[in-house]
Amino acid sequence: MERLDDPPDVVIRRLPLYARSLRYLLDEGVHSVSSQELGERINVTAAQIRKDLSYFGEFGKQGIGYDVEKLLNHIERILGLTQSWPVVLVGVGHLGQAIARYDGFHSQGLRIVGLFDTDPAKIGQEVSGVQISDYAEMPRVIRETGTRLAIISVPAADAQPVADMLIDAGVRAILCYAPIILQTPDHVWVRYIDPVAVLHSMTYYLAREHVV
Amino acid sequence: MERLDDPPDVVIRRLPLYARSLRYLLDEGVHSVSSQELGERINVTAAQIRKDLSYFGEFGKQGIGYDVEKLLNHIERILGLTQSWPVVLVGVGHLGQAIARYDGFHSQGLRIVGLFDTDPAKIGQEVSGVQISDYAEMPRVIRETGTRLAIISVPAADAQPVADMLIDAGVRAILCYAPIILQTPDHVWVRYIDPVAVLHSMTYYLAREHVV
DNA sequence: TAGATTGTTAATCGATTAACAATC
DNA sequence: TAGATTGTTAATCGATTAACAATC
Repeated sequence: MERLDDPPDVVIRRLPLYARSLRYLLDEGVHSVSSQELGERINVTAAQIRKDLSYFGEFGKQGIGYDVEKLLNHIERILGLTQSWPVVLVGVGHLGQAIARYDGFHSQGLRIVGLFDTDPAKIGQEVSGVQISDYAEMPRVIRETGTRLAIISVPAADAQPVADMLIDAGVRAILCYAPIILQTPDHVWVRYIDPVAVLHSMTYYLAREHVV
Repeated sequence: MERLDDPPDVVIRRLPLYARSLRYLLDEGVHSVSSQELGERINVTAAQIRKDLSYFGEFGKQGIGYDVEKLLNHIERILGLTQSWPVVLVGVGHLGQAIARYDGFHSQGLRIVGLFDTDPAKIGQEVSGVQISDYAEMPRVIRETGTRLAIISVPAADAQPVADMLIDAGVRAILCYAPIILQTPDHVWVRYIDPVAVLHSMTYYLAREHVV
């Protein structure tokens, strides 16, 4: 019995966590896992995992659970991770460099094909084997590489015009580290990484706690 | 008429975004804003903003809207941002250094009081005016400064033991950059920053799009 | 006063959980 | 076979939105 509703975005956001946990299990030499066991590792209920997976098919065996490698392969195929995705990164400050250098990026189907900055002192330098270029090169690089995924790590004031340029050049999904909400057309996916906002939401609870 | 239900966590997570938007408005010299206008800036409905704020009191005027400075002050008080929060950071690699150096941290009520690493080559060095210390110093620094907030930017394999040490020493809230779900007691707040997972959730949609 | 916008209630929408027949 | 665990449905829970009286 297949159910093929459009999976909600919350489900899509959890799939990468399932995939990662399965990768760890595979590394540990575990071959089979139940929704219960997987759930305990990532603090999600067993029912939720089964429900989430049911949007995409039937991957388990009653009485047994899931074959770790098979389920991982299924999820990676669902997420489009059987191919490697070219990514451009705009803003090569401390943070941008840390991202470009991060191994977890390269090892997980993400391939940085362009680094861009406005600082003339940075242009021409290499980070992780990729040369830093001027913004003027962005459209060409994006088109030539067919890149649809971009990371913005420029100061807040520059983020909107940078996003506009990227979208103009063909980018369809943006991960934005700048502390600002981008205005973008409907066909572009935008997600934010906002550590300060996250910390500020935790200070709410700390401020209310009994101080020890 | 006051309603004093416990505000849901989703609401608490949005408050920092409202606060930030109000700070930008204040900088722009805007004195008054409606829920409609504020909502357009951050892609949230006007009704949601009014509902969210209603958990904490009545801050607007019918027919007028909200006084930007007053509302900002209210939200900062709610979030506990009238005080500065000491934070320790564990793992001073490229990412940890970028975080420690980030101005948006210091300017927003977050004060790094300790940097920790295991690398003997790093211990003793300074980043942003704070010395890097060995893990052995963690409990002392956390206790002496009364720190309850920590950032983990160590490799995945080290994150759980680091979290255990931090919690033992009195930390109550953790922002974790390591790609692993931490197992922690109920009284500790944990949030994750996981760019690879976020990008992987976007490749899902890109893989399904008509390629241009 | 007339127009605008709040704060709040009720309606709607959507996501999570519980429960269980199917079946390995 | 007996025990375990899936996939799915229905029930529950919670969050968002619409609507409007109150009122600046």
